[in-house]
Amino acid sequence: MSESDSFFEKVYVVARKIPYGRITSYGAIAEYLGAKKSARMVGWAMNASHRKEDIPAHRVVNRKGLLTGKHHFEGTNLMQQLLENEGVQIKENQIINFEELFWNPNLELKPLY
DNA sequence: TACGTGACAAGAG
DNA sequence: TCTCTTGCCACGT
Repeated sequence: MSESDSFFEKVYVVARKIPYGRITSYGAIAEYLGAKKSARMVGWAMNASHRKEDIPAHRVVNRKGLLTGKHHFEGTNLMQQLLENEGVQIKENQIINFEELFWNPNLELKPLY
């Protein structure tokens, strides 16, 4: 299968595998893809992917658990509401139990190669 | 064709 | 402990 030819596509694949009620970080995805230093690209990928309905971009936050990408969603609290709807507690744009809900693709997913 | 931008992360000072 | 700088790479203008 060649669903993940480009770095972008790989980001999409990983993002789609984020379990319900769980969250991960840009860096974690980047690291899983073997490009830990390219976390910015993950954010850029999200920017392009959030247009796709099958990409749960709201489950991806920065390493501090901050909803830095909320402004890219419609309205001001759509991203927060989506997460709260999944049982994620948020306060001031930050996920409270971030460490508990953190989903690490490096551990949960099998190696890409 | 070339340069600037971007939802980040980590190291160094 | 906090702030600044650098690295990375694809897309848009």
